[in-house]
Amino acid sequence: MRKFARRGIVLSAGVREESLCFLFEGRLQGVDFTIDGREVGLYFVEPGDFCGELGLFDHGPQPEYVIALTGAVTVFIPMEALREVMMKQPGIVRVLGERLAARLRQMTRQRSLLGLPNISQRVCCQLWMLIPEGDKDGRSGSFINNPPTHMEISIMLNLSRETVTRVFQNLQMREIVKRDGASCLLITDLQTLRELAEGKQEL
Amino acid sequence: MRKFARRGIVLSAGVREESLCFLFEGRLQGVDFTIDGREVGLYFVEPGDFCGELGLFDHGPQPEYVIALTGAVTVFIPMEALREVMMKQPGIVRVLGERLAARLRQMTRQRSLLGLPNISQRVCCQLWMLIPEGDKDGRSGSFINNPPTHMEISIMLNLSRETVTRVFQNLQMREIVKRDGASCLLITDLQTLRELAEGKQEL
DNA sequence: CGGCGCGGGTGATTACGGTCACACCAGTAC
DNA sequence: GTACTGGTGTGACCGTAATCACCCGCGCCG
Repeated sequence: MRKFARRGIVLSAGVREESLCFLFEGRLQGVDFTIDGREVGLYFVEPGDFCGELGLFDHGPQPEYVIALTGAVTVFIPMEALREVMMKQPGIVRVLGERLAARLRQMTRQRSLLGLPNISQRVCCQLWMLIPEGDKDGRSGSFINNPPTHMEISIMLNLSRETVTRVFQNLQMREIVKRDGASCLLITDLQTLRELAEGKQEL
Repeated sequence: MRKFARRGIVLSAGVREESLCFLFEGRLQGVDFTIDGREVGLYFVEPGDFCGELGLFDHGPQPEYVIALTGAVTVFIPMEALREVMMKQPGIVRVLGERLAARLRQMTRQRSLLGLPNISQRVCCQLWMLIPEGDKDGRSGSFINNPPTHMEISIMLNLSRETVTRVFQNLQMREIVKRDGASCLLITDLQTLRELAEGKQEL
């Protein structure tokens, strides 16, 4: 069990991590860097998920950094032990395989996002993906706890921080979202957000 | 065993493909579509690789289309049979796991590419990744057989077709690459291409 | 043969997002 | 109190890649 402060480095790229990181609380972000040093956001990790599992399968080094976006509580599980269990318990292999598959699907979706020519739509889609699954079809609003900063969103979407800020300004003016202190983002108009994400409405 | 013509649809998104596609000859491309119908290129599949293996792990539908960029020779392996073998032969699981991991690494690299602000560098990187592994450190030139069209490259890189064309014009003027008929692209100056890809030189 | 479609090549125009330069505010450290 | 930092808000400016509108050449097919 290990705790991380905001901005803490959970996994480092390039090193052969010999354990898998299971997230209990908080939010993590997988980030890579371009050749010229720009940050690139790859995925978010939510509680209940884990990361750093690639080495389990191919014994390769961790390909990207994983950083704590908020304070985070994790459990590190040594790979060696896990590999042994994998041999004996086919159920474990299945779970890990599903996990890997899920990550691939997630990255595919994220990649599609980048194809959107409309910037606001991109931001709204990303926002939509951050909303708890259970709230999405609800009538009432929802909220995102400890939301990513504009910067963190911008690197996910290949945008500049300022552009993300401007989109958020729009969303707040139209009372679709609302800040509740620094650590919570209220989604007041789920319906409209969805339509913006789907391109049925323009911002 | 199945053959596909250029532009043939190898795997369809959304359906539960009950087999895995192993590529012998040709080149395939994974493509997705944005909400507003734009094509997005996800990855290339080269001979010796396979695709459509996600369902093996999570029983979910095929997430993206796979299209033949050239005439292609493939072998389809039914998943049910494979699943049975997986149970008995742990070696198979390992190979498939490694494959999945490799795909994830590939998509991560590709995503980083999109972060590059310099357009020519992006194209050069992509070109570099298409060069046969063995040729990369060689002194002499190399070549890419049946190279992707400008269009196909552009959707991989979030660029317009015209922009890709203009970069290629530059590369040809500087005699870094050269067309050899419609079906082969000669790389005459590997060294420079590499430096362009790494950002050590400007185009 | 003509017609057609695809892949490639090219110029003019323009909208749009990046960049830079600020200012503001809430923490928090001392 | 002051100083400092990180996250956000905002305007001005500018470069660049998308878009549109063409053209060309080639292979294919009836």
